[in-house]
Amino acid sequence: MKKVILVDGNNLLFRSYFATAYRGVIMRNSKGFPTNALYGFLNMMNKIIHEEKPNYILVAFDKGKTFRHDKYTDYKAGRNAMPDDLKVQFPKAKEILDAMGICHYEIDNYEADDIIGTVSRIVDEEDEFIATIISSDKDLLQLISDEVDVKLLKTDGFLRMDKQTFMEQYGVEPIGMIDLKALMGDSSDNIPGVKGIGEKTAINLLSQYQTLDNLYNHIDEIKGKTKEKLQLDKENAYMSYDLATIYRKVELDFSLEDLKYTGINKDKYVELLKEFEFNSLLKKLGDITGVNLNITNPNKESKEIVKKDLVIRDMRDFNIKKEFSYYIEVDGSNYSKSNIIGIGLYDGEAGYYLDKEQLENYRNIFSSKNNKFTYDLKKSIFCLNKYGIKIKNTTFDLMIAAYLLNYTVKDDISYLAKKFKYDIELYETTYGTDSKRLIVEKEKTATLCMEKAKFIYEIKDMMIEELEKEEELSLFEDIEMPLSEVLADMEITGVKVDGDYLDQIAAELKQEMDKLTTIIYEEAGMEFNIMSPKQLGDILFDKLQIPYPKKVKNSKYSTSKDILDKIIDFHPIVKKILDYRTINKLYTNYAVGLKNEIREDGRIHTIFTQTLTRTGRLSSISPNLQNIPASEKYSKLIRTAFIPDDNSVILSSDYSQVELRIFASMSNATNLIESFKQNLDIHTKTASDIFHVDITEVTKDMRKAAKAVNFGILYGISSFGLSEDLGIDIKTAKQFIENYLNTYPGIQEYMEIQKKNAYETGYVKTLMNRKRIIDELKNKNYLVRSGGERIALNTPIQGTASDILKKAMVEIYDKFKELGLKSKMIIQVHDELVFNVIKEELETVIEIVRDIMENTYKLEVPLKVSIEFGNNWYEAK
DNA sequence: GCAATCACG
DNA sequence: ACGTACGTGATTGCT
Repeated sequence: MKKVILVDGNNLLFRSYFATAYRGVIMRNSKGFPTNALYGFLNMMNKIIHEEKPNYILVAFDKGKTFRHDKYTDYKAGRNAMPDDLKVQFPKAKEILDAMGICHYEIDNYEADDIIGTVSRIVDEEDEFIATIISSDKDLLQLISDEVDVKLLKTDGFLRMDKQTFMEQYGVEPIGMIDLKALMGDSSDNIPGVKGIGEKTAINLLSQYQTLDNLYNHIDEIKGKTKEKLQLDKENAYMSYDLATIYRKVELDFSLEDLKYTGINKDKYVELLKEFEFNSLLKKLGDITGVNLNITNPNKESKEIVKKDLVIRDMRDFNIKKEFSYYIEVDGSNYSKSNIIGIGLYDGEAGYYLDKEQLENYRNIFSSKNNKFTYDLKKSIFCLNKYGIKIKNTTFDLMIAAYLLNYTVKDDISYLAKKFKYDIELYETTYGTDSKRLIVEKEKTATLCMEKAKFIYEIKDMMIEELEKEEELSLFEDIEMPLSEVLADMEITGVKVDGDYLDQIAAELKQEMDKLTTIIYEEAGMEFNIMSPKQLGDILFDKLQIPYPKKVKNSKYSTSKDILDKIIDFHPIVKKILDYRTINKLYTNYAVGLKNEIREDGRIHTIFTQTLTRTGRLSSISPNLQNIPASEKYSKLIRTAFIPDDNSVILSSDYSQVELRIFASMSNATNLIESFKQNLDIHTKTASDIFHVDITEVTKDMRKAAKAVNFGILYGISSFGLSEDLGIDIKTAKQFIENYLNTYPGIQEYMEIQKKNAYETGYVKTLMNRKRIIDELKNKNYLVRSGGERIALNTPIQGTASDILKKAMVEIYDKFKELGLKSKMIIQVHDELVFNVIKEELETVIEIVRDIMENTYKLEVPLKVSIEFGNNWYEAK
């Protein structure tokens, strides 16, 4: 998809001028030439380029009196003439655009609006293009379509309006903006509208009658003063309609392709900045700072600067054959939505700084054969991929190494550096937060990046040694490091999601919620915030006098699901509340939440966090694709939205009962192992064993109980927990557990040994030697300690399951690559892999995935996967 | 910024 | 007698 940005140039310059002009006092250069509008304009253009990353861009300007003046002499009357101090800045603005490689256009007798309207019409008709219009003029909102949105300039930033947000606000299609103006008029353009009708009434009328024509056709249905006003000003309304209509058929002598953004002509640009004396902008470019960061000019002398103990050399002196470390700095907390600022390099002797502007000239250093070291390889692959750069031979990722060695790992390397006495300013201190970004000089960025790279380089050997000592080197080199590349590929690929479908679902859910809200207010006898646990608790347990089923803690009522389940029969409102919560979750978190995460390529690109969980599992953020509804009732609703690419299917392959199989294997519980070998339904078999009945005699309830015990065992069961889960009394629960442990001898002993080992060493390990230190075991508090014991029992199981799937992922990825398959792994959900599979490759993929997942690691029990595929994630379940 | 709630394995 | 199952992330209300 090609994106074109359409800027209302007049609008932008006007705004910039009046924003900073105070009683005629404005910013000028030393020659007295006014520059205030240019300054704002330039900053705005840079911001647009930075935020929108357009492939194509056009800035449109007004020229001459427009055809509208002919029709209506008062058009734009009442406006003051353009101040001369603004007028003279227009030609200079166009020079700046030329230097920036941005197209601009004007044509006699038309306004910028008409040019933009025409281009956006062409975009609507073309398949390849989408557009964003930038202006503060709401008039342009009429151009919004499926392919075109508008970024409205506000005093405090941008407001993006697309078709959906427009309709939410105005209740009519964007084209209805014209009808709206016809009624309410526009004082700034001196469009009269209907006298006495403002925005509120206009929106009201149109939401009922949609168009101006239809409104006047049904004029008799309207009552009172409004009717009179409408009848009186009918002519004005229609003339206003014409005036407000943007002309979309201007004869243009260029095509969309001609609008290509060609990038900056630095020399020209710098020259203009100097003329206007925009020194802060020059400084940002890095041209007049101390360090020579500018490699575009090969005639400049290479300098070497020593800063603290960091030797800095010019990029031109970089030796491509040496090992080196690199650190990529990006401009946001979520790398997948951010841009590279610059890259610090360190080769053991000196630091080098590669600014993003120069990246293009040094692509080859990342694909060279020598070993490279970094912090967050996955991020690095993702970010450089945007420039089409492939990283090869990064053999050491400090982030992963530190994670395996039980350091707390953050995105910001400086936290780790601090632990090793490297004092590097925190990212947030330098760059601020996403909501409050600070302006940073190139030199500072350069120094910080190089210091970070130096830290990586110098800590590397120690880390490797440490990994070796912990016997985690193979886990590091053979699983986590290659996995990083696999995950990067999954994140880059993303998953296709049907946004229209999600919109439709959202609308349905919204309706459902409104209905429930009415009923709940009625039942409660008053209105309140259903989502507020505090207010809800007061309504249920005080106002409605429903008995609270548990001990009241801290004089607070809990309104969690398990509490509400217990009082569901006391009052009809309870069920409605539970329903409301479920629907609300589906609406906010899934229907709306996921829709908002769809990028311009129609896909969702999650980040799989590789260095967060204490067990070795991955996590998934922005959005979380590992908690998409899977329940019988709602999985279809949401999972249908996850769709394959062309000529493909979604395929899902999941391990059945991995954790229980791993537990059986590790604890050497012979009966359990035997059941798995016989490929029996494990919960039914367990039920038959602990209730001493034949397999054919096992009831649904018995199986359910057995299943709960099986799960409970994995988590470090307690009779209380089991009784809560099953809704039975503690005594019975206790009996179940005793039966279980008697039925499967060896398990109790195994658990005791695990705990004892954990207490002695202070840590536990998975089958692949992933280590988790458990400080809780040293805690004086009994509760914290028993929590530690449960961690000691569960982590080796959950962690081993994770190890196995990670190993399988690496092997599957390699195999696909080896065979040149186009099918892609796209999601991992702890025991499940989801693929986009090209139809022709279906059989091959099924065979590979099954073989690798089942055989990559040998346990005392066989591993089993079930594979399904279909036209969306739901069908692949 | 934290607590409560609920979605997943 | 204590208070209660492992591992996550997003949203919302409230201080």
